[in-house]
Formats: sequence, structure tokens, C-alpha cells
Amino acid sequence: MLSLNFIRENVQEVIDRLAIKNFNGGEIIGRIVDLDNQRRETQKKLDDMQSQSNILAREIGVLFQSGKASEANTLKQKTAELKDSAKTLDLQFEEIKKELDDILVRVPNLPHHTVPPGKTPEDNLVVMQEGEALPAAATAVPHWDLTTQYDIIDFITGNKITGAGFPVYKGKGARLQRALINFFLEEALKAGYTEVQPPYMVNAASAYATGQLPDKDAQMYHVGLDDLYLIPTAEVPVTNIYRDTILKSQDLPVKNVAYSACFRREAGSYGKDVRGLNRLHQFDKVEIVQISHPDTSYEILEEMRNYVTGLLRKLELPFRVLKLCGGDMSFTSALTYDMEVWSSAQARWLEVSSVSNFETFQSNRLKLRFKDETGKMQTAHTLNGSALALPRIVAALLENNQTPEGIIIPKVLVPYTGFEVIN
RNA sequence: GGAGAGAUGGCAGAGCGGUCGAUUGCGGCGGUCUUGAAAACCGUUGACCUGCAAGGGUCCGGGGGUUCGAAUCCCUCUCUCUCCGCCA
Repeated sequence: MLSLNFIRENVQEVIDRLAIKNFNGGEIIGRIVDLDNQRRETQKKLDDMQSQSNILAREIGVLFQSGKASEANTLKQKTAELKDSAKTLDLQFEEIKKELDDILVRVPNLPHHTVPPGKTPEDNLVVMQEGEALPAAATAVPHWDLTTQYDIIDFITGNKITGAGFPVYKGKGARLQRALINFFLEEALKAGYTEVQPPYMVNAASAYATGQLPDKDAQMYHVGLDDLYLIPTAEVPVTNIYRDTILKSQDLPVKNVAYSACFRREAGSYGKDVRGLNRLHQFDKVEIVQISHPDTSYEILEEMRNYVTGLLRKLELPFRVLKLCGGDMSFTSALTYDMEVWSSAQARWLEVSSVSNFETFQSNRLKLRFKDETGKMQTAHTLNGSALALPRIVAALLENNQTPEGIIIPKVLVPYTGFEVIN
């Protein structure tokens, strides 16, 4: 969430920048400032009352100890009155605070000043492209047919066991998954990331801290009996490692990498976008997370972007990088790059990674801070990105590398798969 | 799942109704000494809200209650530990 102080001091700027995300903030920001003023006023009064009753309580204590009971009892009467009015005021205070908190968490992050305006994915900016988006050969087969042909991913059986969007990977399909996960983890280690294995379920406080709640409630699987959420991405548990934490400046940047399964309800998705591996309810992903000094977070964002494109290059996949427009960005992000690979048989780009800088938006909720060089407390910046999500990488590999002899595995993966071709 | 014990500052650990945001030790920071370091000694050392400041307020796992006054008493939730049961 945005910090109250920042909103108070930059009302017009906040409204203007929210407009780039197509968020009409005029009314809501006004309400926030108004509520915050009420909050301060009420707290001041409350503090004064509290101060008075603290003084009285101390006096009463002294009187009792020196045996002046009757004088003490007179003072007691006074505190009773104070207590009554404090109680009323306290209720008001709680109400104000609750409304303020509720509104505040529904305001999205401000976009970085370089974010292009726009409403739909068509307005995203293509910042680079490598490799050619070749049209499909007449004989090209989409991956959902290849997976059946080579018997490596079984959607039908997954359907029986669980439901749509929960495929079963078999034989070389399963081994390819494992190879990709290991390849991505090993590459991240080489780049200086520390590997972590997080829980796959999180409590509401964690989901709230990274911004999945209350905004994306319906996208997560919820285990009602224990009130836990299945993680939609390792970002949630990994970032929450640092909830309620004060780091030292020499700890920064924190670089973590985690493999996890990811679970998404994908409510509202339909059509050919969800065919085959394009959109699953359970999928595998290796996620990189960094916590940085505010001064360097945008350099780090570029570093992460270059890291991810490096992976795609090694996998020999044609890809492009998009800078997302205001309308296509997530609630929590200040700047996001999407990486897309070309899927030849579907003749479309598939998003395989999203790298974002959240600035202090998550940190404010996480209460993630660090002591800077001078010993002053500062709010850290958080960043994360997929490196990479598996299903669409697999889809692209299958479609782009299909030959009459089978699917050719990229050279860099062979040490991990133990085979060179799926046939 | 059953029985018991506990949750206090970065860590360890006192306090069990009044002057306690909290004794003490360790750790951290600053200093003296030293060529430097160690040791020793001295000093210092939490977060948050509010205020220009002085100051005021809140926080002893979370929430509620009793009381003029609660870290201390009561209720409740969560978590941790020990024992038993079950189990990868």
C-alpha cells in the first residue's frame, strides 16, 4: 500500500499517476486525507485524556500508600468520568482507523513515470525482440497434439484425477519438467541467488502483505477448514520471509530463488487461451525475489530482466520484451516487464515471465525495513520475476523444435534431461 | 488426538497489582588503553503514532475483561516445548 504521508504530501500527483493505471482516485484520495485528519485529531484528544488519567492514577497510588484513602477516593471519581469519555472517543477512533485501512489497501501502486499510458495489452510497449516470429509451417502441430502423440503430458487423466488444468506429466515429459526446474535453479545460483524452499500454503496475513488480498481473493484456492491459501506464486511465501523484518544495509540486496508449484483458480478465463499448457490451475515455476535499497531498485530491475532474457536466449527461443502499459499492470507493481516467447504452431506470443518492481508498496504492508548507513530506518524495495514459468516454455519448445524425427531438446538442457530428443 | 508447561527488548533471562518500556548478562555501537588487535574499564543501545520542538501516547504472543492503576489477576485465541498416541 501507499504510505499515508506520501499521499498527504502529494495528493494531486497521486491522483494523476493513478489515472495512468486507469484508476479514478479523486474521490478516494480525498476521503483518505479527510479520514487521516480525523484520525490525527481524535488521537490527539485521546492521548491527552490518557495522559491525564495516567497522572491521576499515579497520584491515587501515592495517596493510598501514604494512607490518605478519602482523598484518593475523591480522585477516583474524576478518573471514572475521564474513562467514560475516553471510551466513546476510542470507539470513534477505531471506526476511523478501520475505514482508513480498508480504503488504503484498495488503492493500487503508483506506476513509474516511464510507464506508457494505455488500457489493453495492445498498448504495451515492445522494448526488444530477439529471434524471428516465423509463421507456422503447414505441417506444424500445436503442442496439445504433440503431447498426446509422444505420450508425455496426459490432460485426460489429469481431468479424471482432479479436473481441467491439472495435467499428468509422463516419461520424458516429466523428466523435461525436472530438467527445466534444475536448469533454472542452477542458473540462478550462478547469478548469486540463494535457493529457498517455501511452504505451498500461506495464511491470510501473508497473502495480504504481498497484495493478493484483498485484491485477488477469487484467484487463490482457499482451504477453508484451516483458513489457508494455496500459493499462486512462490513470490508470496518468499517475500513474506521478510515480513516484520529490519535488515541491515549490508544485507542488501537480498537475492532469493525458489522453485514451487503454483495454484491459480483462473476464474473467468476461457476459450483457446486456456487450451493445452497455455493456462493451468497447477503449474511449476522458478521465481526470483530481490529486496533492495530504494536507490538501486531500478538498476536491479534491469539486471533481473537481463537475467531472464539470458535464460530464453540459452533455450534458443524467439522472444520479445514488453513494458506493460498502465492498464495492463498489476495492482501492486510500479513497473513491469513481460517476457513472451514465440509459439510457432499457435502463431502467437506466450507470456513466460513477468518481472516487476514494487518499490515500497509491498514493504509498507510487510513492514520490511532496513537501517541505512547512517542508522536511519528506511523502507526497502521489493522486486520479483519468473525465471521461469514452465508450461508455456514447454509449449514453445515442443512447437518450435518439432521435426520429423521428434522434438529436439536445446543443447543447454541435455545435461539435465539426459536425452536429446523426444520421439 | 490426549495431558502438562510456557510465550518479556537482537539473544538469554528477571520481574508476578503502583514510580516498569521494563533488573541483569551476552551481543551491537562509541570511547579509554594499544603500532594494531584482544583483554580490561567507561559510556551507550527497541519499535510505532503524534508534535516545529519540548513533550505526550501506544507496545511485555493476539484479542477481550477486572482495577483509579496490569508485564503482573481473569477469559479466549494462536503459537512453542515436554510426555503419551498416531504417522511419512
